[in-house]
Amino acid sequence: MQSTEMIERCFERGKIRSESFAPSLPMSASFKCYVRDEEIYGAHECVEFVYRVISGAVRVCAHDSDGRRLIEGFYMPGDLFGFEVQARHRFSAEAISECEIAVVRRSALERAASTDRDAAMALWMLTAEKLRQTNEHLLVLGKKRAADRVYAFLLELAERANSDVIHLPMSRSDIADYLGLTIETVSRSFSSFERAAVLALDGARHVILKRTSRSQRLAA
Amino acid sequence: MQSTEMIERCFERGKIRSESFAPSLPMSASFKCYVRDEEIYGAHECVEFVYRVISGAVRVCAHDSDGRRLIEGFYMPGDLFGFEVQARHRFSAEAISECEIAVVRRSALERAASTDRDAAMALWMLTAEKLRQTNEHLLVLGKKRAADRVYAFLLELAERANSDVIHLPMSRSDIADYLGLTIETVSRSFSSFERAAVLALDGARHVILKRTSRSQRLAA
DNA sequence: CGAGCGTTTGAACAGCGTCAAAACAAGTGG
DNA sequence: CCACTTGTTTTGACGCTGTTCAAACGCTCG
Repeated sequence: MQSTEMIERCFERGKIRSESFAPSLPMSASFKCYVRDEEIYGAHECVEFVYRVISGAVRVCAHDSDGRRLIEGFYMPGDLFGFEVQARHRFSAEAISECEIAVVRRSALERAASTDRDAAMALWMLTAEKLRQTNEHLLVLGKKRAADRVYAFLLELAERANSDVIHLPMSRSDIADYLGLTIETVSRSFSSFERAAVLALDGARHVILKRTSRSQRLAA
Repeated sequence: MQSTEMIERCFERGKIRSESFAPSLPMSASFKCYVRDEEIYGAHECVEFVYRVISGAVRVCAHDSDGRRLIEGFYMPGDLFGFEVQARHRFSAEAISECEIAVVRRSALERAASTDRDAAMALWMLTAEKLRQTNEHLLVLGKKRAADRVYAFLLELAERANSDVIHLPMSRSDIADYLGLTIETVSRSFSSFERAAVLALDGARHVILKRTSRSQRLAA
């Protein structure tokens, strides 16, 4: 069954990147700019568009019934977000920094999916890949030690950036809400990593990972 | 667009139940029985089948690199599990109690999806619904207080059972690994809920939720 | 009835959250 | 260019809460 191969290939990167799926999807997009902290869409709003980050970074987050915020994910240039099967968004999306976003009408995608089997398959795989990412996130939140979560987060970013030199577009507060911790704990983890020479900090938003045998133990 | 209505309808229940999707999926299944703690499939094995619980209960779990176990979900009668887009399982599945499972060949589903658009849509929605559930799980793990997680877990079970009288097929250890806690903390949460009259325990595995204004505060 | 596992409970400890203050960075206006 | 402002990050001290280790209890099933 050759579709399996195609699927495998799309998953190699381990990212939701438009390039992997573009061939079968109509990507005639318009472009919008957002300033820092501007809302791109809100929870419970109707799903009208699908978004792709061109420049900048985006966070997608939920607000708990007790007002706590949980960040579902960060989206960097090339990443798709805001795609839902349901009629309404379950999360909201905000610009972390000033950013440029490509916007595609959802109805265009659905129309394509209803006639083109490859397009339908692409949408399905988009959802499946998002599920895979969410499962990874789940594993991270399952870790009991704060330092383990923070380190897992840094590894994730390094893999996505394909580099051990990482720029963090998001604040400590964003990281904390992604990991289920407080800003103080995140900050202390960074500091203790620096003391242990697991990483070097160049300002708060630039990290250089130093992979050593000691780091490997943390990765566990 | 009438497909939207269909999607909405399928999501009403908020569960992955074969009944919601069966119309368009070929569900000619064979049946297998498993004893307590028997492995149904292992992580990294090829995905050959899709499973539906007939009786008993199943847990799907991952093992962290440091040996910690995280339970991804519990599956009760009517629930589907083991469905993946990828070629290999990322989790393993085990019988919590003696159970009967309906088994469908994956290839049969994929063949159906490649010719029948409704079947393809059904598979996609299956994945989307699983993603929705995983996001809920994420919100629970984001909660910082142990009692909040345990209570959220009980609410989830009550909703799935459609009753405030809940039978727990899984052990405290399973619950702990689902919530990222220890068995002692889970047990203590149960005890303190009982003291606070938030619930009544009839043995360790039977819970009667008592919804009061006090409970509402916990639900937050 | 007894054996064995699962559950509950207790006590001590460690880690994270909370509160508070200081250090730092970036932008603004004089 | 510097002083000032504002927001973010770091650090410190403390208390709570969850983990750990250990022991007692209670089901369940031979």
